[in-house]
Amino acid sequence: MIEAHLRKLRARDDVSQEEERAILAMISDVREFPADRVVVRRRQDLKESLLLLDGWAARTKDLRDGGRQISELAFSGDFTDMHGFTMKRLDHNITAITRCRFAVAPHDRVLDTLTRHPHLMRLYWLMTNIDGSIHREWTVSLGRRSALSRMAHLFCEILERLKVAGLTDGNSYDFPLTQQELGECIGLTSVHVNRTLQALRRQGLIQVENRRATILDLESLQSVGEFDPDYLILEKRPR
Amino acid sequence: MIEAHLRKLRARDDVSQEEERAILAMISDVREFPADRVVVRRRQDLKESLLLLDGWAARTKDLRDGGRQISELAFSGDFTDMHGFTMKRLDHNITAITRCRFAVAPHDRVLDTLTRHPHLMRLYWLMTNIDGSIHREWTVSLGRRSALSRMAHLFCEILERLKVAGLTDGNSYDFPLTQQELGECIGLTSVHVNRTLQALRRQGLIQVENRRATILDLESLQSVGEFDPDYLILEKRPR
DNA sequence: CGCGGTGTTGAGACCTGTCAAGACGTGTGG
DNA sequence: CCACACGTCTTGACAGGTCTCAACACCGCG
Repeated sequence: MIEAHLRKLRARDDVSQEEERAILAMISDVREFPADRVVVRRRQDLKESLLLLDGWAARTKDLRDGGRQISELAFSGDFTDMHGFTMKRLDHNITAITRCRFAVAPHDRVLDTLTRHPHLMRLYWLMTNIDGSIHREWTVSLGRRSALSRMAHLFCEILERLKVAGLTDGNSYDFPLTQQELGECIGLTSVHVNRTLQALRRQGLIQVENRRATILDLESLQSVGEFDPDYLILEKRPR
Repeated sequence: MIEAHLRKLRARDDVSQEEERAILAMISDVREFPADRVVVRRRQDLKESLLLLDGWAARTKDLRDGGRQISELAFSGDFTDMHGFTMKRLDHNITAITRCRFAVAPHDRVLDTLTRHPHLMRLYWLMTNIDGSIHREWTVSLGRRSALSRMAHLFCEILERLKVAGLTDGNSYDFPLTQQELGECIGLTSVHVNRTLQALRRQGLIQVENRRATILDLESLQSVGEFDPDYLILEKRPR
């Protein structure tokens, strides 16, 4: 049930059998949400954190003019709002992109478990820091890169992150985002997403059809996106 | 010496006298850097974290084309690379904007102190989560807001953050960024920064001269920037 | 079969970038 | 004390990337 989650943790540090049991024991429940549903609403008081078991979710913020910005994507195995454990309220919504299943971890159990296992506390702290790292990379994309480069970068990031969770098939993966949602990630309108996608396709870098993405020329795609997986902290070390 | 730092912590939760002593005891040393110097270099192995005592610093990333993006500003009282405690290497540089003084906290001491004080560990975890929250807000700015709105938002954020640290004089504060650096924060060229700054000035919202910023009409500035301080988590609660 | 969401295409507008030149100001060396 | 150099700020003209608006195609689903 939480294999993908454990793979992500173990890509960064060892997790003992006892710690694994402790993690599992934090979970009280499993909850399901349909696509496009707000899972956790901004400002709402939190008493639990959610571990995404299945599907894609996103951190979203709505704007005055009706627009929306996605600040990070979440996949199976991601603790989507572990930061809510310390913040007690989120600054953004968590929205289900596809149908999603979440494991529920009540904060009293999290507190108890992490206090008794300081190493796990540091590991989860690390995982939220990696979210920060991803945010910084998106900042660079949005601030300084062209539409083509931003899009290439995002497809590289998704590939790398899904690989760690064991959710890729070679250089190909399920890709449920609409062009509208893709635009909400990289700060473009859906019209321009469509044209930029065609440009990547025309250059033989990537193909997206039937809700599936296939990277045809990874090296060139990484070069266009100026992608360096460094920021994903894929290195096993004592934390 | 670390008053500004304690003010920031205490804006979010109580910090006991004993915890305060423990924080102070983490510091081994004070180090100084001239303006424009890289303080911590990306990928460098870290054995300590730095608490900014004095000056402005920034998280920066360099790009292939020679450009640079700033992903967050740091002021007196900010632990600029507490996330390095779990990451062991940073994904970005920390650059001194002005001359800076840092308190040094070796990681072995941090580990020892935070293990003995789980509440402090959660508090510092919270502080890095707030950095993440700020990143997300910048993502929204860069992805969806106009140049004018982004700039207005940034000036509001700086005011709010400096207020918490006790570094403002009414709605006015020292502002050492060049227009070039300001552009590196909000994804604009220095030429366009200059014109946008003039637009804010012309509308009577803000004045920037002699390395000092004065907000003339805070309410309008917040409205133009669509600013809501919510994301700074300025709420005292048990964490 | 019709409908709503999604994807595609074209034309024109607009915001921001690029390039270039000059003004201003401050620190340094003669 | 002056001359100069360098970084920063300012302004103008023009280019170009992305947005807006609009229309239509496609498709899965009720």
